[in-house]
Amino acid sequence: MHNQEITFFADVSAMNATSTPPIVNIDHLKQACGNCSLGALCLPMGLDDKDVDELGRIVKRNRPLHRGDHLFRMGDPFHSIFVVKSGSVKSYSSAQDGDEQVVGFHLPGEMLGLDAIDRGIHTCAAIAMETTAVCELPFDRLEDLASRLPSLQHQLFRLLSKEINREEEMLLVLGKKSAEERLAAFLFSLSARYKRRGYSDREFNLSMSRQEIGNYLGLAVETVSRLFTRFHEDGLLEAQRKHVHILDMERLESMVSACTGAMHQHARMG
Amino acid sequence: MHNQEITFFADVSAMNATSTPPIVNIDHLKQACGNCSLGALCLPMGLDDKDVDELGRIVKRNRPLHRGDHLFRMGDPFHSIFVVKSGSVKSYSSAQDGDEQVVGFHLPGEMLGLDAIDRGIHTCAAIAMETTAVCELPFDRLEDLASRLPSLQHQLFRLLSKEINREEEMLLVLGKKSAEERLAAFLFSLSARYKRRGYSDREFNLSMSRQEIGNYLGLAVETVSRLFTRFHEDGLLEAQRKHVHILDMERLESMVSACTGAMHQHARMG
DNA sequence: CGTAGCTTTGAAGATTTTCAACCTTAGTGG
DNA sequence: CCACTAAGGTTGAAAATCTTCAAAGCTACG
Repeated sequence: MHNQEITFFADVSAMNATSTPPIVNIDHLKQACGNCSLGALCLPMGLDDKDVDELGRIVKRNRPLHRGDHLFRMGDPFHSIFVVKSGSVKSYSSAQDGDEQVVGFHLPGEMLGLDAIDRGIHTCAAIAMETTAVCELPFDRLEDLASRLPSLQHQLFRLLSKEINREEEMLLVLGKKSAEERLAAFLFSLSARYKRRGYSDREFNLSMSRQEIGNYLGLAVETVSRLFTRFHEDGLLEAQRKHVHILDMERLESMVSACTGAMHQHARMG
Repeated sequence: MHNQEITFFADVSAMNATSTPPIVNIDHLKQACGNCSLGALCLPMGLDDKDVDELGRIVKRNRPLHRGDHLFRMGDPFHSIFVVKSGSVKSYSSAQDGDEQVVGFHLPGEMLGLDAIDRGIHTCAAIAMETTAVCELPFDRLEDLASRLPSLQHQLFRLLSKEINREEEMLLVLGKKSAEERLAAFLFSLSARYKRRGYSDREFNLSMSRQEIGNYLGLAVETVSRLFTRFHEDGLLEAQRKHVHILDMERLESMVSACTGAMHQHARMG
């Protein structure tokens, strides 16, 4: 818990290095947002207490999801965007011929649902990969608030733009990188995201299967499995199923050099 | 010219099938936006004349670009988003190791620069592929206006979201589709975009080289070339360098079935 | 403790890339 | 006007990468 609150600050200051310093203090934030990661929306824009309260009030807290529960499905009407509080969520889209593409994995603090704004329906499905808590931000209320708070509006534009960036980097990975580079980039990304959350960047548990990793990276399961084996043999990491221990972070990073920040993070609210 | 004005309506009505009908008439639009494709921003939201004027006033008209001119480069400070009026623009990002990835081709009416909002610097470069006219929308002024016009704000959120969708569909193409399906999807997309613009959907000139197509689709030039030859042999199309004549649209579409709307369009303003 | 699902491994096969050569076109300058 | 050149495009053959198929191992969960 505490860890999380601290992370808000870290995220926000990183995100906001060049803008105005936060005015709202951490107590207001906790009060307004609860455990939900709204740091990036609240802090960097000099909202007064009333505004923070208002933002806090529109947040819905939902009952936790279990593994396999859908947060939404393709074609569902769009009402809200979501922020992962704990656990993890996979979003995926499917084509007419049945092909499915994992579009992203969402760790705590990361946001999803932005792609549904355009058509007012969800174009991806989102499913909990483990027991997961999310908070829900009704988008119409967020828009109302944003039109009264220019800096909130700006933050929302930035979030959407950040998501575009993330996907452009992913296009580079899928379009130009070898299987080895893809998996390295993926692991490096996860590592960075866990670190940012205050967890170890060298040792963590994957919440997704080899199958899902392969799907995300445009590779066959077997290829992913072989790569884990090879990385292990090369002393890059130890991997026992879901558990990953990165042994040589520098070499991992050097394998990724190409993919600057690819996959490093989703649109985040904190 | 006239063609363009008419196309605004087509675009907007398509985009806005489920929302309120346009209030501003075409004369106001022409007056406010000139040749610039702002239909999607102006029309569907019931702006009054003053608002339309205001939106029109923030549009900058720049001198035309020549082939090879950069609209912006990676790392340039972000000030404006751009709409292609005529010609075509390629946007591409490069990784540390020098790999370049073409992120998109922008035809008239399509928008670019949205990915720069987040960090305030351009993360892609944009270069004219032929003689090209764009109009420029200073983003800070757009934000000002959006915070006073909730429906403009909403349109902007939709535009960003649409771009996210387009890229998610592209992820599916790069992650799951064969070379053949990729090229088919690309050509089908171009066809649809030309059609929408009032041009022939069966016969058009590519503004990009085989190299650029290959880069965009994650394929080697030679593969693209071979595919054109194969498509030709199969009676799918006739292709002489840049000139493409699609002979069997149905079969082309069936090859694409998978990639629902992939690459079909960029964020558009009209 | 048995079964289903995920993971690993090997071998064969397919697709795509790479390398090398040649062709075509558009533009340039004599 | 023609030849030359550079850039882009095409083609073939060899090589690499990745996928597919098949089978077996492991783990977790009921």
